[in-house]
Amino acid sequence: MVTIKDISKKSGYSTSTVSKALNGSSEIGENTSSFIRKVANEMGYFPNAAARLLKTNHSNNIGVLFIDEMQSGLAHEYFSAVLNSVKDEAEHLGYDITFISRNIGKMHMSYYNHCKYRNCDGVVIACVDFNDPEVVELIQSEIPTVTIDHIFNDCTAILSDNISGVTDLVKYIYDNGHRKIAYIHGENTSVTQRRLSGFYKTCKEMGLEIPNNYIKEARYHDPKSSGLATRELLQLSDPPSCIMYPDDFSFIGGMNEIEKQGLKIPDDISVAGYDGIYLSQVLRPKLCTFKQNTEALGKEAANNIVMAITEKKTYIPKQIWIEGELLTGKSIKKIDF
Amino acid sequence: MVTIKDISKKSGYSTSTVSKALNGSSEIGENTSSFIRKVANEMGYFPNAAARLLKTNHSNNIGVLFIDEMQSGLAHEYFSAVLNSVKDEAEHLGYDITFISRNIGKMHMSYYNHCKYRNCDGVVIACVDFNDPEVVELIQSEIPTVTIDHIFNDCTAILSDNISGVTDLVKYIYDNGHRKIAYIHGENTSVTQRRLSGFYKTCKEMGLEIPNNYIKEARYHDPKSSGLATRELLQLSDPPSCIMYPDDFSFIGGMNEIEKQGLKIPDDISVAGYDGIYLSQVLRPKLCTFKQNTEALGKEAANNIVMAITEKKTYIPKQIWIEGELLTGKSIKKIDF
DNA sequence: TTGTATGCGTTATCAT
DNA sequence: ATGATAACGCATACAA
Repeated sequence: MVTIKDISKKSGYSTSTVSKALNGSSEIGENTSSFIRKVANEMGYFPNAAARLLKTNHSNNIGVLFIDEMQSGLAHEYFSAVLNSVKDEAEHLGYDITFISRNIGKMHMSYYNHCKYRNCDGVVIACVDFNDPEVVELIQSEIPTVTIDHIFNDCTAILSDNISGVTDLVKYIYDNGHRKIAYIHGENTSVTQRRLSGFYKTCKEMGLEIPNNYIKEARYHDPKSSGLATRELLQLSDPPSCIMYPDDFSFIGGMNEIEKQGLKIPDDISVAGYDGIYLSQVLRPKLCTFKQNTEALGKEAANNIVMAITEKKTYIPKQIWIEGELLTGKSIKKIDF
Repeated sequence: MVTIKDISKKSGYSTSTVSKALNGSSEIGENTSSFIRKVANEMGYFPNAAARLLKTNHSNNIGVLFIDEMQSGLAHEYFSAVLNSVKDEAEHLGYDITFISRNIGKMHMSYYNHCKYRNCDGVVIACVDFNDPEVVELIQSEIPTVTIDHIFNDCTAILSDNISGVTDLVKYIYDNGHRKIAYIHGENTSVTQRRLSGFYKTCKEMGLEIPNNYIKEARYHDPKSSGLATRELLQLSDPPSCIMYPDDFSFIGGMNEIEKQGLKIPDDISVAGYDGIYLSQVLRPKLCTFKQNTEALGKEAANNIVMAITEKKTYIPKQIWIEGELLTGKSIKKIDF
């Protein structure tokens, strides 16, 4: 490994001069500076992040908490897309990404301790049980944190605009003449609550009274439970003309059930998903859904965690709502009323 | 931050004794040792990975190269599943995962230099252009590497058994009475070549002569191109009774095309995918496919890179074939012949 | 403008 | 069994 010392020997300058030159210090003369850089290049020098960190206390490393509980996490296209965007933007800003977990090796390590151990400058938290005491510990620590899709006090949150999403969907469905709209929603989380509120509020604005048996709880990313809920809805004496699903992937369960009953989308029943994953747009008919802007979500998360790190004194936590986009698809039938 | 020095002061022992005690050295007496550990615990001590690395030259950090070119990488369920497994196993062994890229910050950095910069003990390489000179540079470097789904000389490779996969599929399809089997394969890679060879070989063994126009090239993970190929196959004067797809996801394109033509799976046409992603088993009918064992792939990769790291002298590069599993599904019709 | 000296937190060597 | 000291590679305060 070629170190600053080697360059010092070869170039004849002291290690501190070399260090300064390599870091672009204005103290060093232009000639010396470029000469040293040339030598460093020739020798194939690269700084050692660990040694630098030890001095500067900056690791240029961002931790990410993307826990994979029951098929969520990396298996979930929404989250893997967000992660990918976080990674790209962070790298662009000169930061690397390290996964944070507990249980590193044999010993248990809290999320916070893992971050300290790896000297993470900051952490991006998503797709995790936000009530977990160890998550709370991390968020309340001195380490800058940014959360995705969940609001904590004194912590920047990047949020997909779930209310607008559901509102846009309901309005579009309403505008196509539907009055009997059912909603299969995911398990109880803050995201679900916002979506449900948005659903009820928009329905009320449209003058729609949604019967209780049109509202079903299923689980996110779980076609089975959504399939079950779909069956129940279709068996009602007065079934809905349109069903909204927790997410695009869950809709697959509904799709199977609908086909099983010999019904056709959208002629016999209209459907809408949520997320706008790739799959939703390769299905035929294309699924009506609300595309969350995963790229913007990840990018904002990365940008803000870096700002929180570099401007620690002046940075003020904020909430950033990321707008999505209605993809109308072809799964909503225009009906007369 | 509480350091070894703080513990030294509080406990009254020297820093070296503390260090040894904390690392479970046999030099230290049992009483002293447990006392020091107790103090360390009380003070909430955690070692600093960077400082330790500086001395030991072990980062306990594994780099991963999972490049995201055109929807592959993290967006690809197969690779994200493998990555997840690598991560879990590596963490279990006491290693963290860091993404390796070029272009960290403004400056270009080769994969190799990025690894050096972050002091990666080893690297797992997957889903990447294996012909890229910078990938080759990394593999030929002194840093231990393990590749997934590609063989390099002197480098351990973890390989999904593509020949068995295709063989099992063809045999199953043949056993169900199909004689007119078409194969839409992915773009030309070593994986594709193996699959194609397996296809031809098995067909020959079964005594099948496959006409050239039954073989179509599409792209992996791209429903559109597979849809196109499907249309061409269906328009043949003597169309196949079964179509094999590059992967489960691409099959969606075929599915749409088949439905568009008013045909029904499996009654009118049989189909098979590859990968065995979650989606394939929630579709109705369930897709006949070959499930690659992503968990085993990732686990073996992690295990082997750690072995290559810890037993650098004696470790011998090898090729490990991971068996998959035929998921028969319901998309292959049993026909008489 | 350049060089000297020091220390970041840890481990390793060698002495006691 | 325990401790003093040096060293890992780098950046910086301070001296020249």
